[in-house]
Amino acid sequence: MAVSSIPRQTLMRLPVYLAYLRGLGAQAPVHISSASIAAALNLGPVQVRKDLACLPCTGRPKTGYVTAELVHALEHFLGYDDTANAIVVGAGKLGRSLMSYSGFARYGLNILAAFDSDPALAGTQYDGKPILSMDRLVDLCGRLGVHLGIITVPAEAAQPVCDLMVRGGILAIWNFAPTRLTAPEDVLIHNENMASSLAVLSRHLAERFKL
Amino acid sequence: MAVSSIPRQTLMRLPVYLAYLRGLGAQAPVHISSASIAAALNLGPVQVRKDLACLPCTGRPKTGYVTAELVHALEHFLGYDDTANAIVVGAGKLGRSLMSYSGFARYGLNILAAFDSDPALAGTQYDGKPILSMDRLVDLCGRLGVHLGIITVPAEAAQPVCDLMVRGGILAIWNFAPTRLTAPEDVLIHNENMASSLAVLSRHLAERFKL
DNA sequence: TAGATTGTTAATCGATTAACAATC
DNA sequence: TAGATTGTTAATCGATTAACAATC
Repeated sequence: MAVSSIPRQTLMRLPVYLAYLRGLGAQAPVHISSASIAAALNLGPVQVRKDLACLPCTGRPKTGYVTAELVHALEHFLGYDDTANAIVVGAGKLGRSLMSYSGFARYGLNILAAFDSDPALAGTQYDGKPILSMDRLVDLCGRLGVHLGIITVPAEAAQPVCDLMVRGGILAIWNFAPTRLTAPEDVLIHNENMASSLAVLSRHLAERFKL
Repeated sequence: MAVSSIPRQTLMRLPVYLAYLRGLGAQAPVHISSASIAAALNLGPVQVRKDLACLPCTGRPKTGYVTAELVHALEHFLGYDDTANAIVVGAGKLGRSLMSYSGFARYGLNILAAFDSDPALAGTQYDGKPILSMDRLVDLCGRLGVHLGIITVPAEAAQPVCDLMVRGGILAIWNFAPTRLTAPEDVLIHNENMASSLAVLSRHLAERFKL
């Protein structure tokens, strides 16, 4: 259970460190200190060290971390070096934009197929990936051992889709629909709630103009 | 300053309450208790009451909250009853899917136009909205008083876009590019970091299979 | 050795939850 | 009145930050 003790906040910052280190490209120094990472990302150096402490890769006093080691450790820890297959349900605009987002490859994510309840879409392809009819979801996930599902359907349709995914053996759901979903305890639901993000932004604006 | 003392977490839950209440539709009871909202959304009743306490709308012992009042108070508080104009920079797939997401209207968000550095796109339209060349950004934002900017360009291009937005008077930035941006203190940057979300999901799967 | 930087323990901060008095 | 439900004060929990000893 040691693995699961990593705080969610830490987990969410690890890809940020990785993106920063990768972004240094050719100019990346051989060694890098927590202080310099922290400065670049607007974080505290202690926080960076504490976050990185969950990796096998350890830093050395006076020199810092070996940049390349850190990158590899982060990639491995985040599972970027072996690919997880996923399915998308809802082949609307958002669904299709996720299907064709090439950046996911760098994150170890491969979208196998999409599903849509629209009979006009079922049987077609998008960006070389099949769009299938909903009744094939459970079977396909089971057979191919897909454990990650992405929901990009309207709010009303999301819960039935979630239920179907659970039946198909999906264990983690990335939910872009603006509703809370109910699923068994062991199925992780991560809500990508645009409305919540927007609330933070528009409140900031409202405050600015109320002053 | 009382206004700004609302915790971010609370702020992010308010749209969830609203979506739930709206979703009840015709079956919505006249009165609703914190306990029933909490049960539906998998939260604690005390948390719901504390969150709702930031609204002018107050509940009554024994009966709960007047549902309609709550909905209106949330809509007003979140600014859904007057529209904020926004611009999108980066008319790629994600940018276009945001441009044409009709759901934003319900959130009081109106995307006026997109900007793209690709000369082939500049001057065209998408979903009835103009795609303009980057050199018109500062002027347009200034003239129309646009204060909200959405960034959907690749990581490398994001910081220059951010700088341009700041010059144009943008005060809140919704950043979908996988980088951290640097901007003046008074400009709020909200990162919609897909990689962070993905990390939470794939770690959950990794743990499941390590057991 | 002296100085820089790590990793860790203790203190602080903020958010959630529990307890409970107020009230309809 | 008695019972349900609110709003608030105090306790708990978890994450961030400060302090500092270890070490290269």
